[in-house]
Amino acid sequence: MVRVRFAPSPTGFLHIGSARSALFNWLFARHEKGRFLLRIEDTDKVRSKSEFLDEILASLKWLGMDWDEEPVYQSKREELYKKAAEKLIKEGKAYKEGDAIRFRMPEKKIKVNDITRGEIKFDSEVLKDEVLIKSDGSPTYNFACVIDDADMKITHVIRGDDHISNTPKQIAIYEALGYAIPEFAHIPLILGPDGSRMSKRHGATSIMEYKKEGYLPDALVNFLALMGWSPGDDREILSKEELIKEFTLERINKTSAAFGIDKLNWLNGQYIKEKDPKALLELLLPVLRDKKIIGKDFDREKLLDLIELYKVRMKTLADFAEHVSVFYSDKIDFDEKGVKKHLKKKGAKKLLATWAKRLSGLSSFKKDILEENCRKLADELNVKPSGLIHPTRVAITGRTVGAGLFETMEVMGKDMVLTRLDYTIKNLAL
RNA sequence: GGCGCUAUCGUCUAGUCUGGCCUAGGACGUCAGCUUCUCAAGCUGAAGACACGGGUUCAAAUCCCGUUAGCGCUACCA
Repeated sequence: MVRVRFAPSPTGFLHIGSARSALFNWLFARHEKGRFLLRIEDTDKVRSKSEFLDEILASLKWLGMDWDEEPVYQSKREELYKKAAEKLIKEGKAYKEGDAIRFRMPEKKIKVNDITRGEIKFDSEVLKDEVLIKSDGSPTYNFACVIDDADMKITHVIRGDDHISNTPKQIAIYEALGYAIPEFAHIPLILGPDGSRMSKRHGATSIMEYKKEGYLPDALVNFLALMGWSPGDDREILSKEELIKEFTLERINKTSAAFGIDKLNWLNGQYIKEKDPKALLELLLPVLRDKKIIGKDFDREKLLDLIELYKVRMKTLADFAEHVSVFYSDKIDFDEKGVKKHLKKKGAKKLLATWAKRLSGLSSFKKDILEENCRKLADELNVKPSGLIHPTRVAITGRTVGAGLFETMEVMGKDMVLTRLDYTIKNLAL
């Protein structure tokens, strides 16, 4: 049975790159109906922090990557590594150096058979005697990795490209220990938008950061899967189920991919557009509360209407808050250019006053009725409908752009619309 | 420096293993048009790439060699 692992070290948050490594392991395990395991590489006692571990685990859960079996903690298995190292000393394959133990690197060429790259040869002349156990008794990465992968019966090691040079060292250790060597698949790194090494300079790199900014986990997973892998046909939007069905290691790219936010934004918009409004509402509530747009009590139906209006207009959940704040707060940010163009115009005041009067007499504030009345009034006043629509939009939302005016008015409600028109007539229109 | 990996539109990629179906396909982005009360969405269209130089071959994006560029590793970090 296929057994793979994701082995983060809790010395930082889960970022885009390591999340993609985890994803490829997870996808492969689920595709092969194998096991996806977690190993916490916390041998660096100084840099490892439990907050980081919590965040990494929360990130994996959020992305929907579930793991099988209890996570393995390297910090709890020092005895295992020590025993293995001592066995190697006894066999003359390692030696003491102070309190540390060093591996005696055999002098021979080492071949790595990589699934994504084929055969890679290394001259062991360049391979040094690696430290196995550090002076403080903890194992080094390359040693613990081998011991644990063997102990956890890992069949495929799927990890970042940056580990290619570690692989011959690890293979030498496998051989010295007499362990079966797993398959290796090295995946290309994800680069920053400019093609250079991914770094904090490039903005949000931790997964939780993307959650905060309003990206949907499925969109992020879809996007990540497409970095360095493709289904082989023209599909761009793939559900988790489809990804699992199509995922094979053979289709992983050799070339590193630059992280481009544009496509993520597009994908996220696609996922939002397809999302059930009620489900979207649940996702939006925390965002709106966080931004103090709604409190404990809120009108569920109104929110659902707003979602209907703005779901095609948002790329992230955070965008929604921007769009709808004007429906909840009387503090309107008037767009200067819009005011100048549509309100600071001779006749605007009279036009809006007539319109407001007509509206106040309406018994129904449904969008069809509103539109009918608007067009009729425009006709009577001998102006184009747009001549009435644009000033009204600026008057009630402060902006020149947004959802359809009549839908907007209906959701906003008669009182608020009239109050705002009144304010505009008195203070802004000429 | 040494060792290793990689090289297709601005970006993500298909095609490379198994040479001909590739005057290189799709997506994002950009631009234009349609639609329209604006924006968005949607639809239609356009521009846009085989890093360079040598081979091999009837035929090369595809195979080989070199150059260049980028990246990784070169720790008692992981």
